[in-house]
Amino acid sequence: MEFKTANTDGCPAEHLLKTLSGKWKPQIFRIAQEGPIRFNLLLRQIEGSNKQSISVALRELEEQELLEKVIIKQKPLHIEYNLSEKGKSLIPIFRQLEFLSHEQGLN
Amino acid sequence: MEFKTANTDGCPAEHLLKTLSGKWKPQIFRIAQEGPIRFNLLLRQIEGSNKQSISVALRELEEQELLEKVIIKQKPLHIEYNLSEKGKSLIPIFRQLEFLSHEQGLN
DNA sequence: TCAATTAGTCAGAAAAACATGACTATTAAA
DNA sequence: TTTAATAGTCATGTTTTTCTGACTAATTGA
Repeated sequence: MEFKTANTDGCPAEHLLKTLSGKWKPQIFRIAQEGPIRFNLLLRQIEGSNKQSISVALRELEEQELLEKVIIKQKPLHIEYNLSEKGKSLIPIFRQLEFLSHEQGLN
Repeated sequence: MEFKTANTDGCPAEHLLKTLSGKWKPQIFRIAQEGPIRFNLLLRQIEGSNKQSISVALRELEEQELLEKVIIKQKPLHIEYNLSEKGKSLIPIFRQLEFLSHEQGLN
């Protein structure tokens, strides 16, 4: 392992792009816009995914402070992840990406 | 090799994000906003890059129709790549990514 | 008590991405 | 004529990412 942080000098957009485009992150982000998300639910909702990747994605999104982990200490004690304020601030750009993707047929 | 095209169904933003975040693509895109770009110039301009990766990035950006390859058949015959209309349509979102990256300290 | 669910971790394998060095073909300058 | 530049390709190897299956530990329902 060399450096965890690549040189994104001279290109401020690069880091943010990487942040958002990690494996399953766009899907998770999209689902999180609709409400709190949970590990096992994502695993079922996102077909083709696997626990390891979901786990990594959630951890990284949390580290990046786009998601907040909440331990619900009620009856059947479980864990939720919610979009943070920082996370919410990305909704418009995410919407725009979806819009462009449609409009321009960038697929 | 299985499938070149991953399933980005159910997440329109995903494809666009991948498109923009491939190796060296943000840098290339940024430089291309300033004018025509060329293979060997990129190679020197982007430190840490290598011919193979630049080659792949240019080819893919061309396939995605964000760049247009132009063969300049003049005196010292060479090749240029220009942002296409589709490519130009992404400038605003790219700017916004740069802006957010600064504003929100998303690094 | 036994099985299931939740939310993961860990080691190892497989696949994909990336880098390196050698090579090509054309043109131009020294 | 030899050297350098342009714009790459190709084979190979290394590194990184992703997937798989086994496992854990707490709680719950039958």
